[in-house]
Amino acid sequence: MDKRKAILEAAVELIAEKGYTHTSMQQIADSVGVSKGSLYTFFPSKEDLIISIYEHYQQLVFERAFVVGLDGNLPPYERFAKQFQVQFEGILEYKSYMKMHMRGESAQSSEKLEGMGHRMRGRLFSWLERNLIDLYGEEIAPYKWDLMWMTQSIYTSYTGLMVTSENELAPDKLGKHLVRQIDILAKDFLVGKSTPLLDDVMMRPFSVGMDREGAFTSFEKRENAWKSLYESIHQHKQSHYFLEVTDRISEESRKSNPDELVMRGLFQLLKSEEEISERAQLLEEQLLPETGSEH
Amino acid sequence: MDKRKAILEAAVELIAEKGYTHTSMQQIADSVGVSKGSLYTFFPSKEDLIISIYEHYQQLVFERAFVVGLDGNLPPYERFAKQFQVQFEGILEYKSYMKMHMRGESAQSSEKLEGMGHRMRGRLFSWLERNLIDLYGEEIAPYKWDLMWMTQSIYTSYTGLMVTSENELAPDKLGKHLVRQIDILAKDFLVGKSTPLLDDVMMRPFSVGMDREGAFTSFEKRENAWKSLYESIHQHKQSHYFLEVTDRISEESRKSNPDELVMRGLFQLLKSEEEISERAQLLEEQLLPETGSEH
DNA sequence: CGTAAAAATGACTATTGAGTCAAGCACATT
DNA sequence: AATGTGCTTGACTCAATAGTCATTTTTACG
Repeated sequence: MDKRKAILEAAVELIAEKGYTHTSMQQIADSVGVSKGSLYTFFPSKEDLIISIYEHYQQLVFERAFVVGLDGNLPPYERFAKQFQVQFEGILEYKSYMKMHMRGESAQSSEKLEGMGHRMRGRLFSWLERNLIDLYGEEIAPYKWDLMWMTQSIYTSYTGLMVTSENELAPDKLGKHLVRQIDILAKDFLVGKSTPLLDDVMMRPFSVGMDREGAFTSFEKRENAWKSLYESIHQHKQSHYFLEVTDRISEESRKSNPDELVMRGLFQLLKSEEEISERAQLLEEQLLPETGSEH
Repeated sequence: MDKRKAILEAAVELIAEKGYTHTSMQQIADSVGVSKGSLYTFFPSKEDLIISIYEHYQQLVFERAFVVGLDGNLPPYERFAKQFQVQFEGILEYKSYMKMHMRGESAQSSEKLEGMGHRMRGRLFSWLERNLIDLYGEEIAPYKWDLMWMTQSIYTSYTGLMVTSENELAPDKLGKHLVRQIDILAKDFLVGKSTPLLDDVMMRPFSVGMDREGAFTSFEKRENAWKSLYESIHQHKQSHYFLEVTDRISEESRKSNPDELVMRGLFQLLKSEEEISERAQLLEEQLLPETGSEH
C-alpha cells in the first residue's frame, strides 16, 4: 500500500515536468525504482494511474477547505477567507500536483476522466455557492453564477501564480484578498447597479453534482465523518467548547506530520461526552486508522 | 498560399477535437485531401505546424482589439469595452482555434513555442496596461498588476465559457460587463481600501515584451501600418472626419467577408488627402494585397 | 507539343512506448 | 528443507506515427 503512494508521487513529479504524453511508464518505473511490469500490479493502465493521481490529491487539497467550512465558530466572512487560505496552503504543499493539473493535458478524454472533471467542478461550485449564501443570504441567488464564475477564475489564476512564482505568495493574505474582491463585486450586484450575465439555464453543465439535500453527496467517508461530527456538536448544549476541541483536531490534521498523541488526546476529550462519542469514534478511525481502536 | 491556409484550418479543427498528440499528420492530410508528404512542403515538422497555427490565429484575434484601441474617437471606458467586444467577436469566429488553445496540450515545450507563449502574454499585459492607464491615469500604477491579473483571469474564463457554451454570450454585453467589473475593483483600489498583493518584482516574468517606447515592438507589418495611419490622422486638422473613415475601414475589415469595393472606396477618400495618402496606401497594400496598387 | 521544373504521392523506415507474460524470486508456513 | 503463494522482472509483441524519398503527376512556358 505504500509503494502505490510512491508510484503516485513519482508519477506526479514527472508528469508535472514533462506532461502526460511525454512521460512513459518506463520512466515512472525507473524513477520509483521498480520494473515497468510492477506498475501494472497497482494500476491496470496508464489512464487509471492518472485518474488515481487526481482522486488522491484532489481529495487532499479539497478536504481541508471542506472541514474548515463546517466550523461554525468563525463568522462567514472570515470563514470564507480561512477556507481559501487552507486550500492555498494545500496547494503550496502539493505544488507538483497543481503543476500537473494546470498543464491540463492528459489521456484522450474518456468517460472516467470526464466524469471526474465534472465531479470536481460540481464540488467547487457547490462549495462556492454555500459560502456565498452564508455571506449574503438568499438574495444573492440571481447573481450567484456571475460571482461564482469570476471567483473561480480569479482563484484558479492565483493558484497558478503561486505554483509558478519564485517568491511565494502568503496563503493567508491571498485568502483575505480574494474574499475582499468577491465582496466588492457582490455588494455592487446587491446594490443593483450591475446586471447579471449568467443564469441557471446557461450554467446547467456546472450545476450538476449539487443536489437538494446538501450538495455533497459524492463525498468520501472521511468528509462525511467530519460532517456528522460537527452536526452532532452543533446540537449539543456545550457546543462552543466541543467546537474548539474539534477545530484543534482539524488544525492538527492539516499539518504535514500531525502529532498522533495530541490527536488521540483531543479525541478522548470528545469521546468522554456520550452524545458525541460515537461520531468522534468514527472520525478517529478515519484519521488514525493503523492502530485502530484499542479502547 | 491558399493550401497552406486550408491545412492550418483542418489542423485546428482536428486538434481542437482530439488534442495535439492524438492527431496524426496522416489524419490532417486526409482531412485536407492531400497526401502526408505534401504537408511537409509547407511545414517542416508537426511542431512548426502548430506554431504556425498559433501565429496565424493569434494575430487574427488580437489585431482587432489593437486597431480599435488606436481609435481616439471613443472615450476610454467605451473604447476598452469595445476592444473586449471585438476580441470576443473574433473568438466566436475562431471557436475551434480557441478550443485548441484551451486544451493547452501541445508539443514538448521547445524554445520556439515557449518564446511564442511569452510574447503572447507580454502582448496581452501591455495591452491591458495601456488601457488601465488611459482610464485611470498614472495613479493606478501601484495596483496595476493586481488589476491586470484579475482582469486577465476573468477574461480568459469567460472566453472559455463562450467557446464551450451552447447558448452564445453576446460579445457586446460581455465586453461591457467585464469593464464594469474591472472598474469596480479599480475604484476600490484607488479609494485605498484594498492593498495590492502583486508587484513589479514578482511579476517580472510577465512584464517582458513591454518596452519603453510603446510596448508594441514585435508587431506585424499590418498593425504597424494601422498605427502609423492613425498617427498621421491625429496630426491632421480635419482629424475627426478622417477618423470616421478609418473607423469604417476597420469595421469593414473585421467582417468575415469584407466588401473589397467598399474598402477601396474608403481608402480612396483617405488617399485624396496628401498628408495621409502615403500611410493609407501602405495599409491598403497590407489589407488588400492580391490586386495590388494599380493607381 | 515537348520539355523542364515544381508539386504531390504513398510506400517505406525507424522509433517510441503501452501492455503482456513466462520465468524467477522472496518469504511464510508447515 | 519443502512447498506454495504472490510479488517482481524485463524481454517481447504490437500498434501508432513522424518523417523520408524515389517515383509519378501537374503545371509553366518556349
